[in-house]
Amino acid sequence: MRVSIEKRKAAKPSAHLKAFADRRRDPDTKREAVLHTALQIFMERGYWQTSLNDIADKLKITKPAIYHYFHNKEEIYLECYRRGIARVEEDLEQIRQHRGTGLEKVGEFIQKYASQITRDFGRFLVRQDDRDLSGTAKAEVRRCKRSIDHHLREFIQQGVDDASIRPCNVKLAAFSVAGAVNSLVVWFLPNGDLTAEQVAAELAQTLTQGLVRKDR
Amino acid sequence: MRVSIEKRKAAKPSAHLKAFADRRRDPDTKREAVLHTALQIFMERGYWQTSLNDIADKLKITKPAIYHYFHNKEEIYLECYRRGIARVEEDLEQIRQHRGTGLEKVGEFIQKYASQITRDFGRFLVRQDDRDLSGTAKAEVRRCKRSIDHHLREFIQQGVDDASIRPCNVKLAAFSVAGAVNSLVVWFLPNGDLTAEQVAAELAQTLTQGLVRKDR
Amino acid sequence: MRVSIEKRKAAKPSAHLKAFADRRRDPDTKREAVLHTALQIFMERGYWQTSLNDIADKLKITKPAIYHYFHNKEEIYLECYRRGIARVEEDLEQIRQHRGTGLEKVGEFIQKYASQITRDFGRFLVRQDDRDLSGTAKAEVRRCKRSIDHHLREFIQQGVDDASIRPCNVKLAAFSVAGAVNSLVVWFLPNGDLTAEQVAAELAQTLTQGLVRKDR
Amino acid sequence: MRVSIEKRKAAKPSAHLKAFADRRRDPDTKREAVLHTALQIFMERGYWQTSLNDIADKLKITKPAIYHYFHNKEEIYLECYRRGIARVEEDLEQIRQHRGTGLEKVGEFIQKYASQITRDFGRFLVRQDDRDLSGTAKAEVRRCKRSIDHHLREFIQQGVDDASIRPCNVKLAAFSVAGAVNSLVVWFLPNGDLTAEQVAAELAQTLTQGLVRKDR
DNA sequence: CATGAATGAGAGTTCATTCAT
DNA sequence: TATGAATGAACTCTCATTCAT
Repeated sequence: MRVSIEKRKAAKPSAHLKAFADRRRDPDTKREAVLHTALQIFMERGYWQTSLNDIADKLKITKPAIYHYFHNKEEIYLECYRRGIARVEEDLEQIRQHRGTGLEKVGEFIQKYASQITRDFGRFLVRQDDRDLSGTAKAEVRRCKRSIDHHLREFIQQGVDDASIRPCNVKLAAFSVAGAVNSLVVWFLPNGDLTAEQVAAELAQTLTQGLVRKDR
Repeated sequence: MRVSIEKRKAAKPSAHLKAFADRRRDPDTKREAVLHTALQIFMERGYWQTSLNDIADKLKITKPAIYHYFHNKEEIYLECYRRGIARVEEDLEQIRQHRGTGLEKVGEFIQKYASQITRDFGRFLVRQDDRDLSGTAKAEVRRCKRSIDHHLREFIQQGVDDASIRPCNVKLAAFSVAGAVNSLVVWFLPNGDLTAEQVAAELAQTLTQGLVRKDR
Repeated sequence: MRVSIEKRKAAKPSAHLKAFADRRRDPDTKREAVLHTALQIFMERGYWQTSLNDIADKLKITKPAIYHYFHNKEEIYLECYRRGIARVEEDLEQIRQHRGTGLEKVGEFIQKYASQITRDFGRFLVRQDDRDLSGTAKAEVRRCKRSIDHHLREFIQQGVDDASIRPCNVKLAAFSVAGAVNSLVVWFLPNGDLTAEQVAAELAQTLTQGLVRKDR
Repeated sequence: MRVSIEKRKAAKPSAHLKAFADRRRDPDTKREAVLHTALQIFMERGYWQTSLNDIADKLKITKPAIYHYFHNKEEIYLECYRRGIARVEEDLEQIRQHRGTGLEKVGEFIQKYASQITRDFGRFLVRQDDRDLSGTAKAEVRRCKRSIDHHLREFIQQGVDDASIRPCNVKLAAFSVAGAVNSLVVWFLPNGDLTAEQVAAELAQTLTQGLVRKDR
């Protein structure tokens, strides 16, 4: 049975904005508030057009207060990446441990991946440009992204091996699938008439069956 | 017989860097040099990490000299977008006027679009974030991008109508195709073992035939 | 008995230059220091020849520190105008509420106005060119200046009505009076042999009695 | 008999803008065109808000062309001052050689001075801020302005001596008169219902007779 | 005589970050 | 813990001025 993604997200978006209202409160909550607020503004305007003041203003705190929770601006950014990656990686591990054909795993990937990247940190992961990061941070993120890609290739390769998937250029197929799903981020609106899951299902159909009509 | 895309681009990349060697030289060449140099650095580092000084330094001119050819930094950026868009739009018009099934047109789209976005301004078009642009410029670019999408949908819809394409959610299919092709920008290297055309052909195959193996 | 205007201004000019000595100090004092320092340099060199660095250097702070107290350079300039205008407007209101002939009010105007425009923000008000301001700021200042003019005309008109002043072109008379007093700014030195009040008295005499000798 | 000031100025304002239309033309004419165009923009926007490009654009020439007629921007500015001063000085010399009482000379001064400063370079002379000039130029202009003031004082002193003028503080009286007339620049519109001469006459009346009504 | 190109110097402004409280 | 103040470094953009043509 399918659960609408809207149900899962407990906290209202404005909840984070009140994290600093009380004098005493769990510092983790506050850190979380900074992170989510930053995420939101990063997504709206982009990293470079977001100043720490924008974030502080939205949280109604002062700029230096942010430095209690993060060492610098980039760390906030990097953390957003990490969250996005972590969630996808969990899913990947689950899929991997499933028994089933490669094709089924690819289908699952599309489902789960689509579900992630239409939400907060997942959206971030896809939309944000990792050239914004510097040095080691950039390397880390790219390594993780590559790892995701390799997992997908693994599933496809398995499909080719178990004959559930047509023989093909695995690398290219992986990018096609990922690219097609990623495009969701650009146009999919969570409040539209279709849920992310429904869209993912359709997408899986399109990608596995292809466009061509074969019944004639 | 297919011609490698590397053959077409006449000027060596370093040619632009010498455009400012002579005091007198046709200004269009210099404008072009600024544009291509900017393009390159924008692609390497991103817009906000690129300062006008970076561009000027690479061209061995001074910063204000750039202002002879462009009104401001954003104009350079916007022009990069426009170039990318223009080339794609030309191709689209050609495809549109072809006779052939919708499926064939989609195939052509993949071919031509892939060829564009693996080169200079095409790469830019896909990789750069249009949130960087402000106001009218952003609106213009988004309008154009949407127009490209609509063309693709038109082809797909035609395919559905002429029964060359399976009935499907046209909007979603269009995004899948575009998304899959766009992913080339991230990983395709023009100097690799495959040409963009070869990759595009494979991609078209994957997308039209689907992943699933049907012969059994 | 008359009190010299020099007695009133408590703070020595150099006091402002020390406002930034302590890290903690009431921010109003610092804002005031910026304003007065700016005023002084504006008067010496003019607005456009004054850079924010000039102001910062004099205060021994850095340029961006100024932005803690003012949004931009023009705001400082505008505030100088506002101060000058405000002080004159207070005086005008007082005069207005006096009982007395129109001629007496004009005399009072000359006294008070002269006293204002020979001091800090009053000097500024007269000497500075409001074309320097842009848009709304310019409009605001001009409106206020016009208001001052209208008050003066009102006094003169009242004088004509109550027969204390010769029938005359009121508008022109108002400008003459204001113009004559304004000229103080150009030549009057507060440390000279006459106080501003003495000069104002003489000026009132000249303007009300005229130059011509009538006793013969 | 009075001559309207509008009759005297032969060339239409736009005439200067065509001085550069012909290939060959008297260089003095062109220099004059630059000067008058600069004057106009200086008066509209002020010196610092006027760039050489503004002037060049209006004349439809290029910026460096201006350097054929003037060494630098300030020279243009200075020349505007000089013109304004020169015209006033001519008038002063004429008045000086008249026979008549001091009061009559003051009246004449008001007439002639008013007429000058309501026109082109005269307006400039009064409105522009000589702090804009640097070094020697500033000194020169100030010397000339002082000279004008001294002439006026001379007339007044003569009037006091010949008993046509009430005994008074001569310096102060001179500034009053000049200040009152100068104020014309701020509000007098050449196309209004009164000519400059009519206004000057009224002004002379006001200043010589005073505001007070003495017939009772 | 006139131009297009180029420059050096400097302007105002922004912002991540740190310090002292 | 959190703040207001301050800074240094950077950026875009402007402009008077000078060359070379």
